Amino acid sequence: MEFAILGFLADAPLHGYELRRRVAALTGHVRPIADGTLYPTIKRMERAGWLRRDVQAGQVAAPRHVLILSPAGQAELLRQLRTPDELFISDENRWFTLLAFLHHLDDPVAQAAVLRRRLDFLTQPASFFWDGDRPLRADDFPHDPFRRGLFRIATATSRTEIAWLRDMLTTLTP
Amino acid sequence: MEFAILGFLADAPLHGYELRRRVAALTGHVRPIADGTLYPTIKRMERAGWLRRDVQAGQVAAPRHVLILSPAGQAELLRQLRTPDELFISDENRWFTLLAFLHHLDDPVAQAAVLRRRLDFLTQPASFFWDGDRPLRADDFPHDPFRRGLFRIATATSRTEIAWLRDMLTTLTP
DNA sequence: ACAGAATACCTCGAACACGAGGTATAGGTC
DNA sequence: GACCTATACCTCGTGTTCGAGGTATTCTGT
Repeated sequence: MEFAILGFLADAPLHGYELRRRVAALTGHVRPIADGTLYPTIKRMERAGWLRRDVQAGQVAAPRHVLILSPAGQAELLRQLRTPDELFISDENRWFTLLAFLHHLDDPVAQAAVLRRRLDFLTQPASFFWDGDRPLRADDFPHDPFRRGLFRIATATSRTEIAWLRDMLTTLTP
Repeated sequence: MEFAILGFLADAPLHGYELRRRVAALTGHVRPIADGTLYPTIKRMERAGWLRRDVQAGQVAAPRHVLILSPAGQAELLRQLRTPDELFISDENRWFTLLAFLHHLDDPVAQAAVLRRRLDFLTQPASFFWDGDRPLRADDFPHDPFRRGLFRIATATSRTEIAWLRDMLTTLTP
């Protein structure tokens, strides 16, 4: 959430209402974002010195608080892009958010390092289901078409992403 | 979380520690599950009458509390499978959890209805980025290979899943 | 005989997100 | 002139999760 705000404000200054629409489209296409989450978060980030606000007479209605990223906020975004928490690597929703703003990290080597972390995660042996220490695969569920579908979708996704990641890595680090 | 516990216990009675491993593999492959989440949740579900526990001398170490789904718990699982919250349709992680246990809903028509909700969601026009009312596509970011990758991966995933869903729907409702 | 690791369960405070409520302004409709 | 809708911001109580801590038991290696 915080991260998405940093990213969108790095693209351009925005007022809260517009920010909410953009964050909702990116992460909340999946999980709509509540006012009660957005505005307290903005305040918290303001207190942390990551952004300042510029109150303008409303174009359409009530006065807008245009939010502008401060140098400290910019630095925080770059820090998070350079050394993301493990959750940003493993959770697809967060990873997508990270990808959306990775271009702000203006350093191909650092960008490649992040992509490599994701590639390592995806190529690790993993399964949704285990029988003790044995990972179960689609064939272990001959009578459950839904779990078989689960495997099919997950495999297709990760194959596509792995191919893209390898592609990008050779482009970024020739 | 609660839902995953209901699902795994419908598969078989389990003690908390084993439950934690299974839940972690399914949802936490992405987001590891904390003890501080699991055990209070179990207690809550026990108070709600969804499960009872059967304390056994530990096979390996400390005594195990084997958790057994009650008829009320079984009913709650079926209710959630039949009429899942919108979040379980739109959020991929939750959707995957739902799929993992959809076979417990022993009614092809109800199963098909759930799959159709997901299909409707996936085929709705959506985008990660907007310029006002115009959805942006990969070609709108010629200089941002990461956002282009985002689109590429998302498109591939949703294509695979849509194909699978259509497949399943014709099988379930001939 | 003892240390350490793995198993197994639990509590509590802090952080965060949600949802339901509220305020206010401007433009359009009846 | 009254009302509705969209815009724009805000608060507060509730619930869920995390993380850091704690307790106890059994097996393994030395």
